[in-house]
Amino acid sequence: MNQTKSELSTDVAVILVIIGIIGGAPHVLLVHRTATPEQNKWALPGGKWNKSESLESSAEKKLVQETGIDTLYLEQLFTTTGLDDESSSAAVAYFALTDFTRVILRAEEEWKPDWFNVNELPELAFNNNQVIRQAITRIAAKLQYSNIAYSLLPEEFTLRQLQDVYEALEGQTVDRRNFRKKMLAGGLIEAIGKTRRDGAHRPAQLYTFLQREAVIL
Amino acid sequence: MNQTKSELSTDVAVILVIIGIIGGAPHVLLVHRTATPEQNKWALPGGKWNKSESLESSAEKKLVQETGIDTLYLEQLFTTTGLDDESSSAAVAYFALTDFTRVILRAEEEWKPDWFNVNELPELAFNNNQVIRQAITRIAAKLQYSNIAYSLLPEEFTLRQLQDVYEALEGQTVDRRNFRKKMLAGGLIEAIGKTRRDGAHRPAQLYTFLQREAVIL
DNA sequence: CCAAAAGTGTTAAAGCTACACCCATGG
DNA sequence: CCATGGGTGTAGCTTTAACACTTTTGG
Repeated sequence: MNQTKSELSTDVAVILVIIGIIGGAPHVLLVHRTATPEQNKWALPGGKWNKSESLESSAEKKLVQETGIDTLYLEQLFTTTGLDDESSSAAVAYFALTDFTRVILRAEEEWKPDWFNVNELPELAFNNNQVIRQAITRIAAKLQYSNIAYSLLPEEFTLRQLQDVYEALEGQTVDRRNFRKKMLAGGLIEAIGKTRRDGAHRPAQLYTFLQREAVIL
Repeated sequence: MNQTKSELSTDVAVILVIIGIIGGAPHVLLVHRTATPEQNKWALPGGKWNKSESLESSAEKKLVQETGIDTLYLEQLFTTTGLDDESSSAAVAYFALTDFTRVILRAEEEWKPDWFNVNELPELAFNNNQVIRQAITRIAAKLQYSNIAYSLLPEEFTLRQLQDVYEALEGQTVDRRNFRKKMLAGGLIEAIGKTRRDGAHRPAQLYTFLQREAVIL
């Protein structure tokens, strides 16, 4: 079920960059390889493309397997060759954006999954470090002109949580007042009139995205 | 050598969206299919992926075959399945930007190539109409924050020619003075001090791109 | 009453849009 | 001298960036 067992080497694989924001830092879901090649390294989850279905639905199925959720934002990133140094396989990479609090990791010891901070990655199998870097770059760019952040947050969230998502992916802080103005002006989110208490300070308003499907501005 | 002959149906194909600006309108290079499926329809040029090389270099080789030029801007677009309705093949689409005056079309009658205005396309084989539309959308977006237009123009060009490229791909006209200011401020092009006479009016300055490699702003 | 994060408005700078007249050439 | 496209500058508007104080809560 996982990436590039050797009998797949002449075939097409689907690999997933599953991103979630944990503690204000973007994290990626990796699995621990128990098979050669690249045994004992961490790698992006993936699997053989099942030719009886589309690439997209192969990716979706794998995503559900790994996260337990099926209503995530999923987008094709690119297709590479030379994933496996010596072999002649092609891998179609997708990225998915998750609210990590809803993700239920598979509990198995074989191909055990775990979250890793994308800014502190070990050396991964194949070219996976590079695939992840490109995914983050694409996501950060797309945040600026779409509502895809909806997929990284729970249904109700504070403006602070939303800002944390943007800052984590852009890798830099932004002014709180300007951020708030831009988001509200953008017309993608609205206050729902509830507040959330969270410690010894003023409670925060809760917001939702008007649409929980991709909107490109 | 061309797209999706039936023996390729379980395999990976590379297809090319080769774009050139002709008479102020974006054109795409198509080939006339002489084989089933979709016999006698026009289609994007392409071929089987040769597994002994990377996808990128397969695409480059095909591009040289079709255009005679190898120093073009070439970028992966996406990978689709269901190109061929019934089959289980994947096709990796690339787009290339050409100065059509340098392109030398293959002269063969089999799979005869020709340029088509992308705004007046007939119904093409497979999902090719849609692939072309997405290529144009991507290119128009990328013109705004890169120098890829260098690949659509000869080495020396007038600002009018450059503007024609932008207008053709955006599908709308822009103010001549503002366009000039933005381009010169962008620092991607420079005047070479020569002019070109071209009819009963003042001669135009010639410009070049400072770099003839992709620069993303 | 203290600490902590939420909430809010204004000003300056930069960038974008709209717009009209003169210039060099060929016929 | 006329027609054609090349070349240039400015003013208003919109967008972005910078910046500090008050509010509500828990302890």
